[in-house]
Amino acid sequence: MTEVRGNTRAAYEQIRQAIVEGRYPPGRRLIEQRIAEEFELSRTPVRESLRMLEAEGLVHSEPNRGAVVRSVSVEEVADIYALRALLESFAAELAASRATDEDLARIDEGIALFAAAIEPSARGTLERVRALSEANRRVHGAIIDAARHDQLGQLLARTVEVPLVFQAFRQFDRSELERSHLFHRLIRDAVASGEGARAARLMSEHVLQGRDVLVAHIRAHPQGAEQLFTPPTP
Amino acid sequence: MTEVRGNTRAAYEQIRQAIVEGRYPPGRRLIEQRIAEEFELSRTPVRESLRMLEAEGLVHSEPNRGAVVRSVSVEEVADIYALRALLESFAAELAASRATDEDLARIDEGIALFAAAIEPSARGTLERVRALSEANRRVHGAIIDAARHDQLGQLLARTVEVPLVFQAFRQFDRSELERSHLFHRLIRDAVASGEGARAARLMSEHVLQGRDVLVAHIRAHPQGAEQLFTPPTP
DNA sequence: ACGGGGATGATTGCGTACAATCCTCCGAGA
DNA sequence: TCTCGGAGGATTGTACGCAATCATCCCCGT
Repeated sequence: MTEVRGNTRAAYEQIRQAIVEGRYPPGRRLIEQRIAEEFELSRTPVRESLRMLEAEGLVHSEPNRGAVVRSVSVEEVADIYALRALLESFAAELAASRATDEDLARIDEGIALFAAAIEPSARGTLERVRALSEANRRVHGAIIDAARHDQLGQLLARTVEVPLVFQAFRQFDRSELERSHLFHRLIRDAVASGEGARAARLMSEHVLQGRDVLVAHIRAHPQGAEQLFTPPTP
Repeated sequence: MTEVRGNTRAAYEQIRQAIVEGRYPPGRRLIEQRIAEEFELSRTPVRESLRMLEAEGLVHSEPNRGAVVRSVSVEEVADIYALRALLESFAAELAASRATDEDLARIDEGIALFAAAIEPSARGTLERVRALSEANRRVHGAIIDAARHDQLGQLLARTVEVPLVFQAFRQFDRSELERSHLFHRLIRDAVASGEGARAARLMSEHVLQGRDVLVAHIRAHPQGAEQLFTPPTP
Protein backbone atom coordinates (compact mmCIF):
# COMPACT_ATOMS: atom_id res chain seq x y z
CA MET A 1 0.00 0.00 0.00
CA THR A 2 2.74 2.43 -0.95
CA GLU A 3 3.61 4.87 -3.71
CA VAL A 4 2.86 2.68 -6.68
CA ARG A 5 0.83 3.28 -9.82
CA GLY A 6 1.98 6.85 -9.46
CA ASN A 7 -0.67 9.23 -10.64
CA THR A 8 -3.77 7.15 -10.08
CA ARG A 9 -2.61 6.26 -6.60
CA ALA A 10 -1.83 9.87 -5.82
CA ALA A 11 -5.19 11.06 -7.11
CA TYR A 12 -7.00 8.34 -5.20
CA GLU A 13 -5.24 9.09 -1.93
CA GLN A 14 -5.76 12.82 -2.19
CA ILE A 15 -9.42 12.67 -3.16
CA ARG A 16 -10.07 10.11 -0.47
CA GLN A 17 -8.36 12.16 2.21
CA ALA A 18 -10.24 15.26 1.15
CA ILE A 19 -13.54 13.40 1.52
CA VAL A 20 -12.63 11.71 4.80
CA GLU A 21 -11.47 14.97 6.34
CA GLY A 22 -14.52 16.79 5.11
CA ARG A 23 -12.78 19.25 2.79
CA TYR A 24 -14.99 17.85 0.05
CA PRO A 25 -18.25 17.93 1.98
CA PRO A 26 -21.14 15.51 1.35
CA GLY A 27 -23.16 16.51 -1.66
CA ARG A 28 -20.27 18.27 -3.37
CA ARG A 29 -19.99 17.48 -7.06
CA LEU A 30 -16.70 15.94 -8.07
CA ILE A 31 -16.01 17.19 -11.56
CA GLU A 32 -13.27 15.25 -13.26
CA GLN A 33 -11.74 18.14 -15.14
CA ARG A 34 -11.56 20.38 -12.08
CA ILE A 35 -9.98 17.74 -9.88
CA ALA A 36 -7.53 16.86 -12.63
CA GLU A 37 -6.44 20.49 -12.87
CA GLU A 38 -6.24 20.78 -9.10
CA PHE A 39 -3.78 17.88 -8.97
CA GLU A 40 -2.13 18.74 -12.28
CA LEU A 41 -2.82 15.55 -14.15
CA SER A 42 -5.24 14.29 -16.75
CA ARG A 43 -8.80 13.10 -16.29
CA THR A 44 -7.88 9.44 -16.74
CA PRO A 45 -6.42 8.72 -13.30
CA VAL A 46 -9.08 10.91 -11.70
CA ARG A 47 -11.80 8.87 -13.39
CA GLU A 48 -10.32 5.63 -12.14
CA SER A 49 -10.05 7.00 -8.64
CA LEU A 50 -13.67 8.08 -8.68
CA ARG A 51 -14.75 4.62 -9.79
CA MET A 52 -12.80 3.06 -6.96
CA LEU A 53 -14.26 5.47 -4.44
CA GLU A 54 -17.70 4.73 -5.82
CA ALA A 55 -17.16 1.03 -5.24
CA GLU A 56 -16.11 1.86 -1.70
CA GLY A 57 -19.29 3.79 -1.16
CA LEU A 58 -17.63 7.13 -0.42
CA VAL A 59 -18.93 8.58 -3.65
CA HIS A 60 -22.19 8.25 -5.48
CA SER A 61 -22.40 8.62 -9.22
CA GLU A 62 -24.98 8.34 -11.93
CA PRO A 63 -24.36 7.76 -15.61
CA ASN A 64 -23.63 10.93 -17.55
CA ARG A 65 -24.31 12.94 -14.41
CA GLY A 66 -21.03 12.54 -12.63
CA ALA A 67 -20.03 11.87 -9.07
CA VAL A 68 -20.95 13.52 -5.79
CA VAL A 69 -19.62 12.93 -2.29
CA ARG A 70 -22.04 10.59 -0.62
CA SER A 71 -24.13 12.24 2.04
CA VAL A 72 -25.05 10.38 5.19
CA SER A 73 -28.27 11.17 6.97
CA VAL A 74 -28.09 11.57 10.71
CA GLU A 75 -30.28 8.51 11.11
CA GLU A 76 -27.84 6.37 9.18
CA VAL A 77 -25.00 7.12 11.56
CA ALA A 78 -26.40 4.83 14.22
CA ASP A 79 -26.91 2.05 11.68
CA ILE A 80 -23.40 2.35 10.33
CA TYR A 81 -21.88 2.21 13.78
CA ALA A 82 -24.01 -0.78 14.68
CA LEU A 83 -22.64 -2.55 11.64
CA ARG A 84 -19.13 -1.53 12.52
CA ALA A 85 -19.61 -2.83 16.04
CA LEU A 86 -20.74 -6.15 14.64
CA LEU A 87 -17.82 -6.52 12.26
CA GLU A 88 -15.14 -5.28 14.59
CA SER A 89 -16.29 -7.43 17.46
CA PHE A 90 -16.17 -10.41 15.11
CA ALA A 91 -12.64 -9.38 14.19
CA ALA A 92 -11.69 -9.12 17.86
CA GLU A 93 -13.09 -12.56 18.52
CA LEU A 94 -11.11 -14.09 15.67
CA ALA A 95 -8.00 -12.17 16.69
CA ALA A 96 -8.17 -13.69 20.17
CA SER A 97 -7.67 -17.14 18.71
CA ARG A 98 -5.33 -16.24 15.87
CA ALA A 99 -3.08 -13.39 16.99
CA THR A 100 0.66 -13.95 16.97
CA ASP A 101 3.23 -12.14 19.07
CA GLU A 102 3.94 -9.84 16.15
CA ASP A 103 0.25 -8.96 15.94
CA LEU A 104 0.22 -8.07 19.63
CA ALA A 105 3.32 -5.97 19.16
CA ARG A 106 1.62 -4.02 16.39
CA ILE A 107 -1.44 -3.45 18.57
CA ASP A 108 0.82 -2.18 21.34
CA GLU A 109 2.53 0.12 18.88
CA GLY A 110 -0.80 1.67 17.92
CA ILE A 111 -1.75 2.03 21.55
CA ALA A 112 1.51 3.85 22.26
CA LEU A 113 0.89 6.24 19.37
CA PHE A 114 -2.60 6.90 20.64
CA ALA A 115 -1.26 7.67 24.11
CA ALA A 116 1.18 10.14 22.62
CA ALA A 117 -1.49 11.81 20.51
CA ILE A 118 -3.80 12.34 23.45
CA GLU A 119 -1.41 14.87 24.95
CA PRO A 120 -2.14 18.28 23.46
CA SER A 121 0.91 19.46 21.60
CA ALA A 122 2.11 22.64 20.01
CA ARG A 123 0.91 21.46 16.63
CA GLY A 124 -2.35 22.63 15.12
CA THR A 125 -5.73 21.10 15.81
CA LEU A 126 -5.96 19.42 12.43
CA GLU A 127 -2.57 17.81 12.94
CA ARG A 128 -3.62 16.48 16.32
CA VAL A 129 -6.88 15.10 14.96
CA ARG A 130 -4.95 13.46 12.14
CA ALA A 131 -2.53 11.90 14.61
CA LEU A 132 -5.38 10.59 16.76
CA SER A 133 -7.22 9.24 13.75
CA GLU A 134 -4.10 7.56 12.44
CA ALA A 135 -3.23 5.99 15.80
CA ASN A 136 -6.79 4.77 16.22
CA ARG A 137 -6.67 3.35 12.70
CA ARG A 138 -3.52 1.47 13.58
CA VAL A 139 -4.94 -0.08 16.74
CA HIS A 140 -8.06 -1.27 14.98
CA GLY A 141 -6.13 -2.21 11.86
CA ALA A 142 -3.73 -4.36 13.84
CA ILE A 143 -6.60 -6.21 15.45
CA ILE A 144 -8.27 -6.74 12.10
CA ASP A 145 -5.04 -8.00 10.60
CA ALA A 146 -4.66 -10.38 13.52
CA ALA A 147 -8.06 -11.83 12.65
CA ARG A 148 -6.50 -13.25 9.47
CA HIS A 149 -9.70 -12.76 7.49
CA ASP A 150 -9.11 -10.95 4.23
CA GLN A 151 -12.71 -10.37 3.28
CA LEU A 152 -13.50 -9.00 6.70
CA GLY A 153 -10.50 -6.74 6.48
CA GLN A 154 -11.62 -5.43 3.11
CA LEU A 155 -15.11 -4.74 4.35
CA LEU A 156 -13.93 -2.88 7.38
CA ALA A 157 -11.23 -0.94 5.58
CA ARG A 158 -13.47 0.09 2.72
CA THR A 159 -16.96 0.68 3.91
CA VAL A 160 -16.67 1.40 7.59
CA GLU A 161 -13.54 3.51 7.90
CA VAL A 162 -15.56 6.40 6.55
CA PRO A 163 -15.60 10.16 7.08
CA LEU A 164 -17.51 9.63 10.28
CA VAL A 165 -14.53 8.34 12.17
CA PHE A 166 -12.52 11.41 11.40
CA GLN A 167 -15.40 13.71 12.26
CA ALA A 168 -15.86 11.81 15.49
CA PHE A 169 -12.37 12.64 16.68
CA ARG A 170 -13.05 16.33 16.27
CA GLN A 171 -15.80 15.92 18.82
CA PHE A 172 -13.95 13.87 21.42
CA ASP A 173 -12.89 15.67 24.55
CA ARG A 174 -10.10 14.62 26.84
CA SER A 175 -12.09 12.23 29.02
CA GLU A 176 -13.56 10.49 26.01
CA LEU A 177 -10.13 10.02 24.53
CA GLU A 178 -8.92 8.57 27.82
CA ARG A 179 -11.85 6.18 27.78
CA SER A 180 -11.05 5.05 24.24
CA HIS A 181 -7.46 4.53 25.29
CA LEU A 182 -8.60 2.42 28.24
CA PHE A 183 -10.80 0.27 26.03
CA HIS A 184 -7.99 -0.25 23.57
CA ARG A 185 -5.88 -1.68 26.35
CA LEU A 186 -8.69 -3.84 27.72
CA ILE A 187 -9.34 -5.26 24.27
CA ARG A 188 -5.66 -5.85 23.76
CA ASP A 189 -5.43 -7.82 27.00
CA ALA A 190 -8.48 -9.92 26.17
CA VAL A 191 -7.00 -10.72 22.76
CA ALA A 192 -3.63 -11.52 24.28
CA SER A 193 -5.12 -13.99 26.73
CA GLY A 194 -7.27 -15.65 24.08
CA GLU A 195 -10.60 -14.62 25.57
CA GLY A 196 -12.54 -14.16 22.36
CA ALA A 197 -16.03 -13.54 23.68
CA ARG A 198 -14.69 -10.93 26.07
CA ALA A 199 -12.68 -9.19 23.39
CA ALA A 200 -15.78 -9.11 21.20
CA ARG A 201 -17.95 -7.59 23.92
CA LEU A 202 -15.37 -4.96 24.76
CA MET A 203 -14.94 -4.03 21.13
CA SER A 204 -18.65 -3.75 20.58
CA GLU A 205 -18.97 -1.50 23.61
CA HIS A 206 -16.01 0.61 22.49
CA VAL A 207 -17.49 1.22 19.04
CA LEU A 208 -20.96 1.93 20.37
CA GLN A 209 -19.57 4.51 22.79
CA GLY A 210 -17.96 6.26 19.89
CA ARG A 211 -21.30 6.21 18.15
CA ASP A 212 -23.05 7.74 21.15
CA VAL A 213 -20.61 10.61 21.38
CA LEU A 214 -21.00 11.39 17.71
CA VAL A 215 -24.79 11.06 17.63
CA ALA A 216 -25.16 13.19 20.76
CA HIS A 217 -23.04 15.88 19.24
CA ILE A 218 -24.99 15.87 16.00
CA ARG A 219 -28.28 16.08 17.86
CA ALA A 220 -26.98 18.92 20.00
CA HIS A 221 -25.63 20.94 17.09
CA PRO A 222 -28.02 20.32 14.24
CA GLN A 223 -26.75 23.22 12.16
CA GLY A 224 -23.19 21.95 12.38
CA ALA A 225 -24.44 18.50 11.55
CA GLU A 226 -26.27 19.81 8.54
CA GLN A 227 -23.08 21.33 7.35
CA LEU A 228 -21.20 18.12 7.89
CA PHE A 229 -23.60 15.53 6.69
CA THR A 230 -26.06 16.84 4.16
CA PRO A 231 -25.63 18.46 0.78
CA PRO A 232 -25.56 22.24 0.74
CA THR A 233 -28.54 23.65 -1.11
CA PRO A 234 -27.15 26.56 -3.10
CA MET B 1 -29.28 -0.86 -11.99
CA THR B 2 -30.21 -1.25 -15.65
CA GLU B 3 -28.64 -0.76 -19.06
CA VAL B 4 -26.97 2.57 -18.46
CA ARG B 5 -23.48 3.84 -19.11
CA GLY B 6 -23.59 1.57 -22.11
CA ASN B 7 -20.22 0.08 -22.81
CA THR B 8 -18.69 0.21 -19.39
CA ARG B 9 -21.78 -1.29 -17.86
CA ALA B 10 -21.86 -4.03 -20.45
CA ALA B 11 -18.21 -4.84 -19.96
CA TYR B 12 -18.60 -4.84 -16.20
CA GLU B 13 -21.62 -7.13 -16.25
CA GLN B 14 -20.07 -9.58 -18.66
CA ILE B 15 -16.72 -9.82 -16.94
CA ARG B 16 -18.42 -10.15 -13.59
CA GLN B 17 -20.72 -12.90 -14.78
CA ALA B 18 -17.83 -14.75 -16.34
CA ILE B 19 -15.98 -14.67 -13.03
CA VAL B 20 -18.99 -15.56 -10.90
CA GLU B 21 -19.89 -18.48 -13.12
CA GLY B 22 -16.33 -19.68 -13.23
CA ARG B 23 -15.73 -19.24 -16.96
CA TYR B 24 -12.82 -17.01 -15.98
CA PRO B 25 -11.36 -19.31 -13.33
CA PRO B 26 -9.39 -18.05 -10.32
CA GLY B 27 -5.84 -17.18 -11.21
CA ARG B 28 -6.65 -16.36 -14.82
CA ARG B 29 -4.99 -13.20 -16.07
CA LEU B 30 -7.40 -10.57 -17.31
CA ILE B 31 -5.62 -8.79 -20.11
CA GLU B 32 -7.31 -5.56 -21.04
CA GLN B 33 -6.65 -5.75 -24.75
CA ARG B 34 -7.93 -9.32 -25.07
CA ILE B 35 -11.12 -8.65 -23.15
CA ALA B 36 -11.68 -5.48 -25.14
CA GLU B 37 -11.43 -7.42 -28.39
CA GLU B 38 -13.64 -10.18 -27.05
CA PHE B 39 -16.41 -7.66 -26.36
CA GLU B 40 -15.56 -5.47 -29.36
CA LEU B 41 -14.84 -2.23 -27.57
CA SER B 42 -11.83 -0.25 -26.46
CA ARG B 43 -9.64 -0.79 -23.44
CA THR B 44 -11.05 2.19 -21.58
CA PRO B 45 -14.35 0.69 -20.37
CA VAL B 46 -12.61 -2.60 -19.70
CA ARG B 47 -10.07 -0.83 -17.50
CA GLU B 48 -12.81 0.86 -15.52
CA SER B 49 -14.64 -2.41 -15.07
CA LEU B 50 -11.51 -4.09 -13.79
CA ARG B 51 -10.96 -1.33 -11.27
CA MET B 52 -14.52 -1.70 -10.02
CA LEU B 53 -14.15 -5.46 -9.77
CA GLU B 54 -10.88 -4.96 -7.93
CA ALA B 55 -12.62 -2.73 -5.40
CA GLU B 56 -15.24 -5.45 -5.00
CA GLY B 57 -12.56 -7.98 -4.30
CA LEU B 58 -13.37 -10.27 -7.23
CA VAL B 59 -10.14 -9.36 -8.95
CA HIS B 60 -6.64 -8.78 -7.69
CA SER B 61 -4.25 -6.51 -9.49
CA GLU B 62 -0.76 -5.17 -9.05
CA PRO B 63 0.70 -2.06 -10.64
CA ASN B 64 2.05 -2.61 -14.12
CA ARG B 65 1.35 -6.33 -13.74
CA GLY B 66 -2.35 -6.34 -14.52
CA ALA B 67 -5.32 -8.10 -13.03
CA VAL B 68 -6.01 -11.73 -12.20
CA VAL B 69 -9.19 -13.39 -10.99
CA ARG B 70 -8.89 -13.64 -7.25
CA SER B 71 -8.33 -17.16 -6.01
CA VAL B 72 -9.87 -18.35 -2.80
CA SER B 73 -8.14 -20.99 -0.76
CA VAL B 74 -10.28 -23.81 0.52
CA GLU B 75 -9.62 -22.68 4.09
CA GLU B 76 -11.00 -19.23 3.34
CA VAL B 77 -14.37 -20.61 2.28
CA ALA B 78 -15.38 -21.32 5.85
CA ASP B 79 -14.30 -17.87 6.95
CA ILE B 80 -16.21 -16.16 4.18
CA TYR B 81 -19.37 -18.04 4.95
CA ALA B 82 -19.01 -17.28 8.64
CA LEU B 83 -18.85 -13.61 7.76
CA ARG B 84 -21.82 -13.94 5.45
CA ALA B 85 -23.79 -15.67 8.20
CA LEU B 86 -23.01 -12.81 10.54
CA LEU B 87 -24.05 -10.11 8.10
CA GLU B 88 -27.13 -11.82 6.75
CA SER B 89 -28.41 -12.71 10.18
CA PHE B 90 -27.98 -9.06 11.14
CA ALA B 91 -29.95 -8.13 8.02
CA ALA B 92 -32.69 -10.59 8.93
CA GLU B 93 -32.91 -9.16 12.42
CA LEU B 94 -33.25 -5.62 11.10
CA ALA B 95 -35.74 -6.75 8.48
CA ALA B 96 -37.97 -8.23 11.17
CA SER B 97 -38.47 -4.79 12.66
CA ARG B 98 -38.47 -2.77 9.45
CA ALA B 99 -40.07 -4.83 6.69
CA THR B 100 -43.13 -3.40 4.96
CA ASP B 101 -45.82 -5.36 3.18
CA GLU B 102 -44.11 -4.67 -0.12
CA ASP B 103 -40.88 -6.10 1.26
CA LEU B 104 -42.69 -9.27 2.29
CA ALA B 105 -44.28 -9.49 -1.13
CA ARG B 106 -40.86 -9.33 -2.75
CA ILE B 107 -39.56 -12.05 -0.46
CA ASP B 108 -42.53 -14.22 -1.39
CA GLU B 109 -41.86 -13.54 -5.04
CA GLY B 110 -38.31 -14.80 -4.69
CA ILE B 111 -39.51 -17.85 -2.78
CA ALA B 112 -41.95 -18.66 -5.57
CA LEU B 113 -39.21 -18.39 -8.17
CA PHE B 114 -37.03 -20.68 -6.10
CA ALA B 115 -39.81 -23.25 -5.86
CA ALA B 116 -40.22 -23.18 -9.61
CA ALA B 117 -36.48 -23.54 -10.21
CA ILE B 118 -36.22 -26.58 -7.97
CA GLU B 119 -38.25 -28.62 -10.42
CA PRO B 120 -35.91 -30.05 -13.04
CA SER B 121 -36.88 -28.69 -16.41
CA ALA B 122 -36.06 -29.42 -20.01
CA ARG B 123 -33.56 -26.59 -20.02
CA GLY B 124 -29.85 -27.21 -19.66
CA THR B 125 -28.02 -27.59 -16.38
CA LEU B 126 -26.40 -24.20 -16.60
CA GLU B 127 -29.76 -22.55 -17.15
CA ARG B 128 -31.21 -24.29 -14.12
CA VAL B 129 -28.26 -23.33 -11.94
CA ARG B 130 -28.62 -19.76 -13.14
CA ALA B 131 -32.33 -19.77 -12.30
CA LEU B 132 -31.67 -21.17 -8.85
CA SER B 133 -28.90 -18.70 -8.20
CA GLU B 134 -31.06 -15.82 -9.37
CA ALA B 135 -34.04 -16.87 -7.26
CA ASN B 136 -31.83 -17.31 -4.23
CA ARG B 137 -30.31 -13.90 -4.88
CA ARG B 138 -33.80 -12.42 -4.94
CA VAL B 139 -34.88 -13.96 -1.66
CA HIS B 140 -31.77 -12.82 0.14
CA GLY B 141 -31.77 -9.48 -1.66
CA ALA B 142 -35.35 -8.79 -0.64
CA ILE B 143 -34.52 -9.46 2.99
CA ILE B 144 -31.47 -7.24 2.80
CA ASP B 145 -33.48 -4.47 1.20
CA ALA B 146 -36.07 -4.83 3.93
CA ALA B 147 -33.32 -4.20 6.48
CA ARG B 148 -33.12 -0.60 5.16
CA HIS B 149 -29.39 -0.43 5.75
CA ASP B 150 -27.52 0.80 2.70
CA GLN B 151 -24.02 0.09 3.91
CA LEU B 152 -24.95 -3.41 4.94
CA GLY B 153 -26.55 -3.96 1.55
CA GLN B 154 -23.43 -2.78 -0.21
CA LEU B 155 -21.20 -5.02 1.84
CA LEU B 156 -23.33 -8.05 1.18
CA ALA B 157 -23.86 -7.34 -2.49
CA ARG B 158 -20.23 -6.63 -3.22
CA THR B 159 -18.01 -8.77 -1.13
CA VAL B 160 -20.06 -11.74 -0.14
CA GLU B 161 -22.13 -12.51 -3.21
CA VAL B 162 -19.06 -14.05 -4.73
CA PRO B 163 -18.35 -16.92 -7.11
CA LEU B 164 -18.81 -19.32 -4.24
CA VAL B 165 -22.56 -18.97 -4.18
CA PHE B 166 -22.87 -19.92 -7.79
CA GLN B 167 -20.50 -22.84 -7.40
CA ALA B 168 -22.44 -23.96 -4.37
CA PHE B 169 -25.63 -24.39 -6.37
CA ARG B 170 -23.90 -26.75 -8.75
CA GLN B 171 -23.29 -29.01 -5.79
CA PHE B 172 -26.74 -28.94 -4.25
CA ASP B 173 -28.84 -32.04 -4.70
CA ARG B 174 -32.60 -32.17 -4.52
CA SER B 175 -32.93 -32.65 -0.76
CA GLU B 176 -30.53 -29.81 -0.07
CA LEU B 177 -32.51 -27.52 -2.32
CA GLU B 178 -35.70 -28.53 -0.52
CA ARG B 179 -34.04 -27.70 2.76
CA SER B 180 -32.96 -24.27 1.54
CA HIS B 181 -36.50 -23.68 0.35
CA LEU B 182 -37.85 -24.63 3.76
CA PHE B 183 -35.45 -22.29 5.52
CA HIS B 184 -36.39 -19.45 3.22
CA ARG B 185 -40.00 -19.88 4.26
CA LEU B 186 -39.16 -20.16 7.95
CA ILE B 187 -37.08 -16.99 7.78
CA ARG B 188 -39.83 -15.23 5.89
CA ASP B 189 -42.37 -16.12 8.58
CA ALA B 190 -40.10 -14.98 11.38
CA VAL B 191 -39.54 -11.68 9.59
CA ALA B 192 -43.25 -11.29 8.92
CA SER B 193 -44.14 -11.76 12.58
CA GLY B 194 -41.41 -9.39 13.77
CA GLU B 195 -39.37 -12.03 15.58
CA GLY B 196 -35.92 -10.61 14.94
CA ALA B 197 -33.78 -12.90 17.03
CA ARG B 198 -35.47 -15.95 15.55
CA ALA B 199 -35.06 -14.68 12.00
CA ALA B 200 -31.38 -14.06 12.71
CA ARG B 201 -30.80 -17.55 14.09
CA LEU B 202 -32.57 -19.18 11.17
CA MET B 203 -30.62 -17.14 8.67
CA SER B 204 -27.34 -17.97 10.33
CA GLU B 205 -28.20 -21.65 10.28
CA HIS B 206 -29.29 -21.46 6.65
CA VAL B 207 -26.04 -19.87 5.51
CA LEU B 208 -23.88 -22.22 7.56
CA GLN B 209 -25.63 -25.23 6.07
CA GLY B 210 -24.79 -23.91 2.64
CA ARG B 211 -21.21 -23.61 3.77
CA ASP B 212 -21.11 -27.17 5.02
CA VAL B 213 -22.38 -28.56 1.73
CA LEU B 214 -19.80 -26.62 -0.23
CA VAL B 215 -16.90 -27.39 2.09
CA ALA B 216 -17.79 -31.08 2.20
CA HIS B 217 -17.87 -31.22 -1.56
CA ILE B 218 -14.53 -29.48 -1.89
CA ARG B 219 -12.95 -31.83 0.63
CA ALA B 220 -14.42 -34.86 -1.15
CA HIS B 221 -13.29 -33.79 -4.60
CA PRO B 222 -9.97 -32.05 -4.08
CA GLN B 223 -9.04 -32.17 -7.74
CA GLY B 224 -12.26 -30.44 -8.76
CA ALA B 225 -11.73 -27.98 -6.00
CA GLU B 226 -8.24 -27.26 -7.18
CA GLN B 227 -9.63 -26.53 -10.57
CA LEU B 228 -12.29 -24.27 -9.14
CA PHE B 229 -10.44 -22.40 -6.47
CA THR B 230 -6.75 -22.22 -7.12
CA PRO B 231 -4.75 -20.84 -10.01
CA PRO B 232 -3.72 -23.35 -12.67
CA THR B 233 0.03 -23.78 -12.74
CA PRO B 234 0.92 -24.01 -16.42
C1' DA C 1 26.93 -26.07 -17.39
C1' DC C 2 25.56 -21.88 -15.15
C1' DG C 3 24.54 -17.16 -13.83
C1' DG C 4 24.27 -12.19 -15.25
C1' DG C 5 22.96 -8.50 -18.51
C1' DG C 6 20.70 -6.69 -21.81
C1' DA C 7 17.36 -6.70 -26.06
C1' DT C 8 12.68 -7.56 -27.37
C1' DG C 9 7.81 -8.27 -27.14
C1' DA C 10 3.77 -7.88 -24.30
C1' DT C 11 1.10 -5.17 -21.29
C1' DT C 12 -0.22 -1.45 -18.48
C1' DG C 13 -0.28 3.81 -17.35
C1' DC C 14 -1.60 8.07 -18.86
C1' DG C 15 -2.68 11.93 -21.93
C1' DT C 16 -5.56 13.81 -25.45
C1' DA C 17 -9.25 14.28 -28.84
C1' DC C 18 -13.78 13.78 -30.03
C1' DA C 19 -18.55 12.07 -29.54
C1' DA C 20 -22.65 11.59 -26.64
C1' DT C 21 -25.39 13.26 -23.12
C1' DC C 22 -27.35 16.27 -19.92
C1' DC C 23 -28.50 20.84 -17.86
C1' DT C 24 -29.74 25.58 -18.16
C1' DC C 25 -31.84 29.16 -19.96
C1' DC C 26 -34.17 31.77 -23.24
C1' DG C 27 -37.76 32.69 -26.48
C1' DA C 28 -42.07 31.61 -28.97
C1' DG C 29 -46.69 30.42 -28.78
C1' DA C 30 -50.91 29.55 -26.33
C1' DT D 1 -48.25 34.15 -17.37
C1' DC D 2 -47.20 29.52 -18.30
C1' DT D 3 -45.47 25.73 -20.98
C1' DC D 4 -42.97 23.65 -24.59
C1' DG D 5 -38.91 23.21 -27.20
C1' DG D 6 -34.56 23.89 -28.67
C1' DA D 7 -29.76 26.15 -28.71
C1' DG D 8 -25.50 26.36 -26.32
C1' DG D 9 -22.36 25.22 -22.78
C1' DA D 10 -20.71 22.03 -19.44
C1' DT D 11 -19.58 17.42 -18.38
C1' DT D 12 -19.12 12.64 -18.99
C1' DG D 13 -18.17 8.45 -22.11
C1' DT D 14 -15.10 6.22 -25.31
C1' DA D 15 -11.35 5.56 -28.54
C1' DC D 16 -6.70 5.76 -29.61
C1' DG D 17 -1.72 6.61 -29.31
C1' DC D 18 2.54 6.82 -27.07
C1' DA D 19 5.53 6.29 -23.16
C1' DA D 20 6.77 3.46 -19.14
C1' DT D 21 7.24 -0.82 -17.19
C1' DC D 22 7.56 -5.70 -16.88
C1' DA D 23 8.55 -10.60 -18.40
C1' DT D 24 11.08 -13.61 -21.26
C1' DC D 25 14.69 -15.33 -23.46
C1' DC D 26 18.97 -15.29 -25.61
C1' DC D 27 23.72 -14.54 -25.58
C1' DC D 28 27.95 -14.05 -23.43
C1' DG D 29 31.49 -14.66 -20.09
C1' DT D 30 33.11 -17.57 -16.66
